[in-house]
Amino acid sequence: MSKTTSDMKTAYDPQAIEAGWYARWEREGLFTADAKSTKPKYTICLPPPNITGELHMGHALNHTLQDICARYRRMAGYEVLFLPGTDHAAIATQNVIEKQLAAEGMTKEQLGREAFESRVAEWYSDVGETIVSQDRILGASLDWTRLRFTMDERYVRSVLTAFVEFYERGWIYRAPRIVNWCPHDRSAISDLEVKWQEHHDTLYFIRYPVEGGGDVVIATVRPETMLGDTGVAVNPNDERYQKLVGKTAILPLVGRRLPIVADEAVEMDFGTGALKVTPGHDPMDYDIGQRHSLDIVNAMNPDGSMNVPGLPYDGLPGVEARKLVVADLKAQGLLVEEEPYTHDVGHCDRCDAIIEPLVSEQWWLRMDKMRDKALAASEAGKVRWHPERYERTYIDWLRGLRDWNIGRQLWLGHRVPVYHCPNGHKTVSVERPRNCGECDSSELTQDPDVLDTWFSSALWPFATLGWPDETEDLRVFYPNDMNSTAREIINLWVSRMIMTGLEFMGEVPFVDVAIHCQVQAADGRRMSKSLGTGVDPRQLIQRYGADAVRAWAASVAMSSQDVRYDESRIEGYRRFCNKLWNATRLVLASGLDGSRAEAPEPYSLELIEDRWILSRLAAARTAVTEGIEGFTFQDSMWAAYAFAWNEFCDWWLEAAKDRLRAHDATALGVAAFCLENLFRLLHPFMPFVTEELWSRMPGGRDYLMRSWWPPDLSLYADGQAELEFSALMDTVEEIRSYRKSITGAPPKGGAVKLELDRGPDWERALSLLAGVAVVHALPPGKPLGLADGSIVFPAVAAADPAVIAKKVAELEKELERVETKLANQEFIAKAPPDVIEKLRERAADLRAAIDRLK
RNA sequence: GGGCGGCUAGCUCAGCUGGGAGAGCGCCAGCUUGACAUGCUGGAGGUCGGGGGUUCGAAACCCUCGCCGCCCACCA
Repeated sequence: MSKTTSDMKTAYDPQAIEAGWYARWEREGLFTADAKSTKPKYTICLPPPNITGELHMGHALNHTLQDICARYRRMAGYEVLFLPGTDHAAIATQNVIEKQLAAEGMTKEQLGREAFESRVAEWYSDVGETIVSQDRILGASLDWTRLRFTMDERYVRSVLTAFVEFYERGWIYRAPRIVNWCPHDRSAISDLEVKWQEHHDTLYFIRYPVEGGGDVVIATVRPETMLGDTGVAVNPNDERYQKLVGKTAILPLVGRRLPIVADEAVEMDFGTGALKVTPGHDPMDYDIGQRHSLDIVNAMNPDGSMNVPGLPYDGLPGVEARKLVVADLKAQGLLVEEEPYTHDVGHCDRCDAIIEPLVSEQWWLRMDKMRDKALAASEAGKVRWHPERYERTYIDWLRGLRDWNIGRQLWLGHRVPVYHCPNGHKTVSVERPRNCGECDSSELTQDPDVLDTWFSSALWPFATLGWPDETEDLRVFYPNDMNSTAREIINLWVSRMIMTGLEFMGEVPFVDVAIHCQVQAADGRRMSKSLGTGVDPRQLIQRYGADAVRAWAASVAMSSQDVRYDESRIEGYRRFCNKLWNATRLVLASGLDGSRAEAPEPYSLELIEDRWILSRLAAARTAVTEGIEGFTFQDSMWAAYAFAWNEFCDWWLEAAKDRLRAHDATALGVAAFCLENLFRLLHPFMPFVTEELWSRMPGGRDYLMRSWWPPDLSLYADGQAELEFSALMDTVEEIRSYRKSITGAPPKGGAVKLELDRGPDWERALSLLAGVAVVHALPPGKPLGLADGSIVFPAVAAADPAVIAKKVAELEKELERVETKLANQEFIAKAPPDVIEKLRERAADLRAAIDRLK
């Protein structure tokens, strides 16, 4: 499929070039993993995007990283499974649909459950398609034959099986506890789904009379919750209140008798040091209540309104109740003081409603055993984190882990596979049972709760491969090799995959965890659709090409800090594509053909530039490979970029142009060898342009994507050539600099006399690159000093004294610095000899250069 | 309240185990040189957040302060 250069435009056009390749790769089956392959396997299960909308920059970044790993491993000889999928994201999706309905002036209750579900199904299908198409234009080499969705029948079976297995181990139980209640979603949510926002509220000081005389003043920001008070607590060490402990306070407005207890949790220096205890509506109070056997009063309805029958506040929304309570207290003279107070208030991560802690009967999953296994696995080094520091984030969270509230009271999600009979028995089963397991009743109703969406995500690395069935995929492709995510879901997701993987599969679900950075908007704000700071990856791809977007992603993703979005960097990589395009065009136009594309013999090369560029290629190959394997993709990208542009194009092509025009076989061979290897090295990062250029190289060619990764090239490493060429570059740059700074110096021409005999090849290259003649005797004129000789420009009788003076001054300044250092006895005594030697040489060079100029 | 990350050229960022401050973009000047003006060449621009310390030598290591960001946390 070799093509000619005649149809290569002078400018690279990503739109035109990228269009066809994805379909061709897919048609060839290059994305499809073969479970029967004898190659070593490499597995990545793409973190399933929430099916709540199209993919954003974070996804583009993350999917690119994984695709780099997948493509690299394929080339390196692995059988790669890169499995795609999407997550139903119960609570998030429900909110998206609810918002749409609200915009249409409707609620899901008005719509009805059935219509709501079909609306969701439609949404899933639309968004699913969008997501798939986005991954395609990005070039993600996903195995679409294995596309999964967390609501697929098979996946649902995995989820229910996990529930049943946990239940049978006795780890799932139902109990009333204080939970984070979202009044909007009318569901409990987990601690991790609560986000905290700063609020400016009022701290109210309220007097509670004490039986037998006296009173106690408490402070609260939520006076309405006092209606659910069942105690008052003080710190046992608080001398002010010692006398009160054991007495009883009377709850204003309600009249309830409140035991006054002593508890360490009470901070003496907050407020008055006395705390109203509301076990039904505050997590800390709940714990205090447990310790002192206080009653629990549930003073709130699921919609957040007050549940205080018999009181005037009954049924009022919280805010209204608060106003009324405060007014009543004031009227009775029990409101002692009000002061402004700033604190954090929990909001629902998905709908932003203020979370009301309340006691509710929920499904819980015991985490202690799984936590211990996960900790042990970490200790044994079974999971490697990149960057390493995130391991601590994860371990610290694990250590403080409490039981997981897995039940949700939502319309969307996996229904809890528990069936209740009229006699109060529970039957737990993956398949819907016909009869109650205990009393044989056939009147079974399924538990109304659904599971936390993260419960199903936790099973992703093996449920996607067929678990609980012992499928071939599961046997071959588990464990996965890497998982790549944003740090915000380390605890929500990564930790739970590790725990369930160990529990059900007996092995950690992946070896490497890569945590990529966050992309912020250009102004440093969070990228988000609602803020209007989001950037659509599809638009970027349209403007700059997928390759440019991917190269940018690779160059920022594993940065130690979050990066601000900077479009000029993406544009820079589009120019890089153009550079590759044109460098290839040049080589191809020089008459490269199949017979001339042999790999050069390592020891047969004569010319300095050839030896040098191949040595650089060998170094680039090592750096790119190490970058991918070490999850520092920016190092790979940088190494490939610098090799391609700053070494191959800027120097080698310039030095070899004449030989290429003359169809010199060696030059063509070196050019082809460099380009081919460069295409291989860049392919994981920039698959489209490399595949296209590869296809234009001579010879019958299979897909680059299916080709092999360059083996170690250190046979070409040539330290001597690097030294010599480096001296050559310095001299060329000196000469160019003179040309620009000396009036009358011509753009080409001039005679150089070298002090060292560098040999004819070096001299030829110098002559070519610097546009000078290398001579043994300088023509008349004022010689200008070079580090390695002198130059005389024609028509420049005398160099501009100002320029010379400036140059001398610069050199003298540096010489002074070096000499000061060398004069330092301590430096001479303690610095390593090679450092001293280098400095002495530098001093000598500087002195010589100054002499030549004077 | 704990923990983590960041503060380097006008902007966005590299600088690994301490030995002559870098890139891309932008800016200035010069190039329609037969791959590329999406280019080439030269150049200007930096008290490496502040202050201490360790060291012959610190952008890098230690301490401290200051901002910015994130994660975790049951002080009403």
